[in-house]
Parts: sequence; structure tokens; C-alpha cells
Amino acid sequence: MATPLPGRPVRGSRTGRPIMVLLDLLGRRWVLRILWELRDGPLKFRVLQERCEDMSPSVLSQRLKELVEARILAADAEGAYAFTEAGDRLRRLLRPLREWADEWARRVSSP
Amino acid sequence: MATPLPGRPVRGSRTGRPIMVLLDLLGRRWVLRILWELRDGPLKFRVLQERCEDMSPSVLSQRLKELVEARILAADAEGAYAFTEAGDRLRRLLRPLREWADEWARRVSSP
DNA sequence: TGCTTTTGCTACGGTTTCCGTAGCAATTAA
DNA sequence: TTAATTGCTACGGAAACCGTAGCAAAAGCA
Repeated sequence: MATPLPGRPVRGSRTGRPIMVLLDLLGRRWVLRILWELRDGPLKFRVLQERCEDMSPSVLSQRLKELVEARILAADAEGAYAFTEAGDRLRRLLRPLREWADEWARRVSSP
Repeated sequence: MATPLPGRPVRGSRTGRPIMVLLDLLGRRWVLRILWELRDGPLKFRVLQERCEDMSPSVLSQRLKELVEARILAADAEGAYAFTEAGDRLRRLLRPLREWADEWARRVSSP
């Protein structure tokens, strides 16, 4: 399937509006998790795979291609996957999700 | 499939750690888009469906059930879907994604 | 140098999820 | 009181995802 890129019509967005394209991209299986696992620094393929509960290499490979094509990730000198400058700003936006999730867990389990 | 809830082992998380559960939930198809479309206020089923490019009602129905069970959304007095208090805090975390996406579009299209 | 292990994937077939269409009971509008 | 509209559910086909196997290239070891 085609990588969602701004301006390009994709699943769930005929117009290619950037936010819609982003939501499509982030909503693909494992994408958020991959970004999450890279939060503390670059990881290589097999390490990243095991951090993601040994996800299927075919899907990991595909997701990484998409994220690289979207300029959110890039392979560094050692071949590890790392955030680009733009990707890093996205990472910072995602960071507060952990606190939210912890609070959510408290509320949902003890109503 | 089972709704991801904190503490419950789900796809991509044996442990049920809240952040992992959240990433699984948000990574399901259309979830981010649904939350996005509800950003300016509650919407009823069919309106929400058409805002989401006429997504399949079967999937919309399932996603709404999951989001309600997860206490992120709730049906209001008129039967429209609205954020809960926790859901609203999540909405605020998602809001800056639009600016990010716009900047991303500028960079990706004019490198 | 040759041998073994590890790495970064790709291929492939089975399973799960998603999708579109049809339709129906309940509510609202005319 | 009939006609729309609404909020779904059912169901079969399409697409995405999954696990396993395996392979070429690089790295480690002797």
C-alpha cells in the first residue's frame, strides 16, 4: 500500500490534507509503537523487532519504509533507525501520552 | 476483538501496561480520525460516519464501542458521542498534531 | 583465511481485520 | 399515518497482518 504523504490522497483522505494523512499513517498497525520504542534513541531492525513483542518482520519492514519515506525516521550511520528533525518534534508531542495513559489506568480500574 | 483496557493483555502487549494498551487502541484503524472529528463537539453516528469519508458503519460501530468501553467517549443525552473528562484531556494532547502536520507538509513537499 | 553466527530483511500462505452493501427496528418529520 | 431518517447489525469479499522459513551480506572468531 502507498505511503501516506501530505498532498497525496490516501486511505481515509481524498484531499491529502496533512492532518488526515498523518492520522492515517499513525493509525497503521505498529506505527505508534515503533515511534514509542525509538523514544530513547536509535535502534536497529532486530532490536526494534523484539522491543515490539517480536512483531512480524514483514510488517516492521513495511512500516519502517513508510516512516522513512515520510521523513519521520531515517537510518543513521550505523544503519539504526532514528528520528529526523521533524520526527523528533513529533516524538515530543507523543511523549505526554504516557502520563495520560497512567492516569487513565487509575480511573478505569478504580471507578 | 477485545477492547484494549489498561491491565488487560492485548495485541502487542502481554503486560497490559497502560501506554502499550493505549498505543494499541489508538493504532486501530479510524480511531485517531474519529477522535479528531469529535474535536469541536459531540457528533451522532451518521454525521460522524460521513465526516470520516463514509467509513463502513460496521467498523465505526465497533470503534465507538471500544472507545466507550475504554471511557474515552460516552454517548450524551441526545445520543451523540462526546469525550469523557479523561477523553477530553487526550483530545488536548492530540490537538498540536495539526500544526505539526502542516509544518511536515511544507518540508516534505519542498525539501 | 575459512567457518560460524548474526543481521536485515523478503517470500509466502494462512488468519484476522476491514470494507461495502443490504437491510431492519426505532425514532422523527410531514 | 405514511415516509424519511437514524443507528445500527449481518454477511461475504477484499485487504492487511501474521508467523515461519530462508537467504545474502556483514560481523565475529580461529
